Amino acid sequence: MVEVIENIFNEILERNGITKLRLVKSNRPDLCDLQCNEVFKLAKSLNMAPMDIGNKIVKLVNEYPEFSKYFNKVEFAMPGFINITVSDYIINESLRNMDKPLFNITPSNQTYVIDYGGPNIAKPLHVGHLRSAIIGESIKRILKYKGNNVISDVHLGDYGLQIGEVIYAIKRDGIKNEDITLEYLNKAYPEMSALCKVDEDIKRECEQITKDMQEGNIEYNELCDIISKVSISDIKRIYDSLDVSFDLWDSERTAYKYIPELEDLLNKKGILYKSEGAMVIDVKEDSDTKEIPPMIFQKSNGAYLYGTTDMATIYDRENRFKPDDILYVTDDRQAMHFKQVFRASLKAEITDSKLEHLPYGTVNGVDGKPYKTRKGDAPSLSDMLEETKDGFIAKKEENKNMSDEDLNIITNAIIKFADLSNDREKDYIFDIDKFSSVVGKTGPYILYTYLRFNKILKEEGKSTILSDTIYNKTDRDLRMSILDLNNSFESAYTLRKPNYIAEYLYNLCTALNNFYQVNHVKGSDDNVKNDWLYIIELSTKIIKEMLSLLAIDVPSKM
RNA sequence: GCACCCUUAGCUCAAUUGGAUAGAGCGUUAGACUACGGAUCUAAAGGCUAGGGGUUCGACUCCCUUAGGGUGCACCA
Repeated sequence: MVEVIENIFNEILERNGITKLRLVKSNRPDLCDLQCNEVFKLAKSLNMAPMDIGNKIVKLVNEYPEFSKYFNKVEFAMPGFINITVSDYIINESLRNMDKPLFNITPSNQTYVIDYGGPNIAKPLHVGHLRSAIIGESIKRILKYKGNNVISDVHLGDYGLQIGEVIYAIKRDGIKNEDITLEYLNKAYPEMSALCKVDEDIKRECEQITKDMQEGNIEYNELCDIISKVSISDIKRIYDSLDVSFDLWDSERTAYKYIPELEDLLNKKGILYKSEGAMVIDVKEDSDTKEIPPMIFQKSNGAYLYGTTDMATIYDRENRFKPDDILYVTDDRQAMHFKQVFRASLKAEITDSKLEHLPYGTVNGVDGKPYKTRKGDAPSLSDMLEETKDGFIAKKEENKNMSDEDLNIITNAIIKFADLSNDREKDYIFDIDKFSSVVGKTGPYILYTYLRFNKILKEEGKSTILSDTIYNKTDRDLRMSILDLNNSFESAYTLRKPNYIAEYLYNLCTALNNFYQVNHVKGSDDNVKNDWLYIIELSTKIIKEMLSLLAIDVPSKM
């Protein structure tokens, strides 16, 4: 809708020799629907007073022959704004245009690889893994929704020092293969992790095991296989319950076979050199405001680090998929790591793809301090899901009778909406009370609204015709609210930030509930009822599809 | 020590990327149904946008500075 009005507005301006101006949604809905803030700039470039040029534009628009078709009111406001109220016709015409697949969102057809999840197989998933999984899943769905070819990779951490540490513990404790269980890993990894921080000798041994494993030691690789198997079945179970899925279950280990080729290539290019015993790639740039350390390709003891496997993975992805863009959804603390890997990859010319790191904030406790996993005391993801579910059941007597399927859907909605409605780059407070809340700006509010209106459609039927009439203020507000979809979706898409969709959903649901309060579909005249059923159906379709982009499903009832 | 990020209502967060009167939710207080789901809606109270300077017609937004918090700074992932 904004585009249509903007085009007509600018057509009028250009015909009169005035440069194009941008229109935006009004931040004063009490005054108008759209506003133009660029009169000041224009006035400056023409060396005129904003009032003079502004009034001139307003006059020109008002003289447009088809003015009343598109506009209701266009006026100048001091000190230099142009306020536009659009016609009912253009609102309804835009709504009719939305009634098609993708709701009129412009399709795209690029190839993306998105790397998220990234669980470490030495330890179970804890709350810290929640964000990568659900933010990544949502971004993936948003990219796909627009028509892109999207390949997702969980990219397990399965061949680094953490495995060496666990293998050390297995050997030390004399654990038999069949006794390597999830419970054992839960205990062994945190213990070893802490031990290596205080005991240099043990740490060195773990490093040696890691290196030997990487170099093909059969026993260690078999143990690694077992650890993977045990761990992955648990990881899959939790991802399944979160409705998070991947096309590829590649890992650090997968990338190992490409390291020799990569190393060869780097040597040919002459960008690999020895420094302090390690093989490194220099990634400094003149414009740096701080010292960027070189990327370590190979440790001085001969082992490889995750920078190397990440590079080898890029090398592999380029050959396999020729992606336009590779996205990484990780903790923001890894920003430096990705900067190094991206620069090194660019320097080595191993890919033509754009490389994007999409960081998210740290998971904090209620006290505002970061969750630390070193003691292994961070709550596990599955415990947290259970706790949220119990919290929801306790809200209402009737909830006890809900089907398990619906309960799981709602639990997911609670957690995902709470997380995804936050700006992903900001730190995140892990607060179980907040998660259990079902009032206000929450997943259940959206689901409730959806079900409430869906029931009207079920009882009153649907409508295929929308007239040009709007009946009252809440009705108009609702229609305007629906029309924000394109803008919100594009923000979410280009910035890779699902919170724009969450925000849109919340605003749409508020508009729907406001509408509900004063308008009664049942018992209205047929022409009015048909119009309302039309916009209600459009709204519910949008809600359902936008929720699916947040990986949230709708329950049968609640 | 150096670099980057953050600080907005009691709490959790917005503010269309420099626009008009800084908005929501929670919590608090006062209200609203003989009608489609009250897990709803209406209203009130709550702000010197951490402090101080500057740029601009116009600043939460940009620049400088002070204070407080976070993160990163080569062989962990």
